[in-house]
Amino acid sequence: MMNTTLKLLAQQLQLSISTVSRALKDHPDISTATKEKVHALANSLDYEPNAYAIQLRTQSSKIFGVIVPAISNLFYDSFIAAIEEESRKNGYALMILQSSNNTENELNNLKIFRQTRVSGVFACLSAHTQNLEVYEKMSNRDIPVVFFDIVPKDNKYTKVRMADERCAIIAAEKIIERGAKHVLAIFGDPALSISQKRKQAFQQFMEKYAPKTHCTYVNTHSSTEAEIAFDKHYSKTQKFDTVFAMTDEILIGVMKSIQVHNIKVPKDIGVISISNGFIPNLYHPTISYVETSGFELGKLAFVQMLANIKGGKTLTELTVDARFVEGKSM
Amino acid sequence: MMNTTLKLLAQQLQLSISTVSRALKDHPDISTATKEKVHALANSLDYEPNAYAIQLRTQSSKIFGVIVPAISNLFYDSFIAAIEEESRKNGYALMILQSSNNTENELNNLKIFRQTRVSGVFACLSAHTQNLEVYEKMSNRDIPVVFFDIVPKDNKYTKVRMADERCAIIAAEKIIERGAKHVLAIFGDPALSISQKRKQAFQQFMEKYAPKTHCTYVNTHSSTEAEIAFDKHYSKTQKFDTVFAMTDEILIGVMKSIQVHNIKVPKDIGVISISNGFIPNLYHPTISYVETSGFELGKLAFVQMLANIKGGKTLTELTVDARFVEGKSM
DNA sequence: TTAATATTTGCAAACGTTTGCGGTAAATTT
DNA sequence: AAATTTACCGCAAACGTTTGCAAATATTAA
Repeated sequence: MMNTTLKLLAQQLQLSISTVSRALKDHPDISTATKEKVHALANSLDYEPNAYAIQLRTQSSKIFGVIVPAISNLFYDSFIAAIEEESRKNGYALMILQSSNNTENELNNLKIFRQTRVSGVFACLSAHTQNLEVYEKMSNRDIPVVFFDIVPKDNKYTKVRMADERCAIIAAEKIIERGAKHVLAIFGDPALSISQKRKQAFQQFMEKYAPKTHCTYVNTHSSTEAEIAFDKHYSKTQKFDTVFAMTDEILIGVMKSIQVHNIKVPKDIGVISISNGFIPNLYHPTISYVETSGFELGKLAFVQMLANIKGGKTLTELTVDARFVEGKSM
Repeated sequence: MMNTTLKLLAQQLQLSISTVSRALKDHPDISTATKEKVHALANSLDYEPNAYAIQLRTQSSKIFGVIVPAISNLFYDSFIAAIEEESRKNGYALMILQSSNNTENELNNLKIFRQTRVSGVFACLSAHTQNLEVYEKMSNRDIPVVFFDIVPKDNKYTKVRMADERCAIIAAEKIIERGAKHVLAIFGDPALSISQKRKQAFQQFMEKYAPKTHCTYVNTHSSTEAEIAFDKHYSKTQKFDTVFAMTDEILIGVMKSIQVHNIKVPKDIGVISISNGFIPNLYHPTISYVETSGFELGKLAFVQMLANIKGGKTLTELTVDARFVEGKSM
């Protein structure tokens, strides 16, 4: 089937292409009579403007690029859901690529985004990306970049992230409230700044406000590692009465071990984690957690992006606040 | 910063645009000397071909569209991961839109895909989409559509899906092997064909090969409903010894109740489900399940798409087979 | 009636590529 | 030395839009 174009419409109506084009977008120059004729034919011929031609002509694409480490992730899921929703409302589409935490993929994805001339990029850095040159290249092309979650340290970038320190501190507060004597606190990959931040904030807070509480700190890279770590410390003579899991992944490992040992929560051991809520609610009793909402982060990122597009630069680091969600585990 | 284009390169090198274009893609007509010169300048000026111009000219976009009910879904996650991986390998990018199980959104998304002139669409129907006209429109535009998971009944479409009946039958087999006397089988939304298929296959198989086994069938719409249903039947005098959960969502509800009642698995009750494996492995003991791999489905869908693009039509319904993954719950 | 203004439409260039075809100069063959 | 082939390269059209400007027509004012 032949593609309907402005040209075709123009021919059939004995009008010029420009008139048809203007009629279709309600340009005041065009008379109501012709407008109606044009619209009628366009509808009956199922005219759909060619996005590429428009973009070529107008040099703007109405597409946002998104880079996430992995789509299959509870947190990024909801982040994506949020910007997808907003994008639709604003007439943008989303192009989502995953880096799989691999710097090379990340570079490749950015290349695609440059070639596609996306209107903007939402980027979450791969775990070990150091070289930010590529992102400079985006800016040189006037493609705004909003970093989220895993963000660069440099302040010249626009970034939104969770209030990592606050999360950790809220958790610490709750642990102190509970009157914990001995805490096992499990954090993620020590190379990641998110782990560092959370651990540092947690540790400082505990030392300052509950110096007598004994804390054991552990770093793990996977839920299996977390399970093993929990198990190892659990078998020791000196038992802990509270466990803190920095992420869902860690919580999963911890809960595995808790189920294996048939530990009573919260009687024997209290549990608290940082999460978006899905995993903590899988268990009985439900796990108390400090909420980090990917959804809200997405909303925030989007307004930043829009601001960036409209009003030039907005070089700020915004954080979305955390709140405690009470389960039955503490 | 000025955008580097073929024109710019041509001017600087005192060559024609066509020569530059050809040099960049190793056309045999161009001498090695000029090729080198062109490549050198292109590199130093960071030339990136304008995708829109190319697409306008060549009428092909190297972008696939994907419609899923929700990105935040363990199953679709892995499906997307698979086609994303394949797409990258084949030089395609992905545009992912979610319908949120809403027919209107679905229509809108398809419109975007048409306007973007995607090379093809992977579509999972919304739960209650009946009218397939829009998809006809895609075909009219020579945009191949590969349906996955929730697919139309009509045989004129290309579709890939899980072997739903097989899944249910494998589960039934295992239940019979276990020597179950009384089974509680929980299925999803009865309006969905996937629920119907699985239930029908399961029921038929049980009636034929284990007529003495008493089965109770329930349909639920959410994990909370599943939890309540499990709870209700558990409190009855006539206890069941095995429970079958058709989806992860249902399994979550079941496990909630099992934890609440502190039921011993598999001693008191055996558990089996259909899943991609993430949720079943959260628990101890791990849950046995019939694996439905979104990842494999994605791979399959992609080869179908490629076949569709290259060799015209392939109007078949392919299914990816299921296999039993043994946990400790049966 | 003529000039001036308002209304409606069309022309043509531009966006950055790709590609069929034709042209020139050098290399090869007769 | 003339004729033919080969190796390179450029011209120009096309893809489907948008948009500044000019042109044509209709309307109003003088």
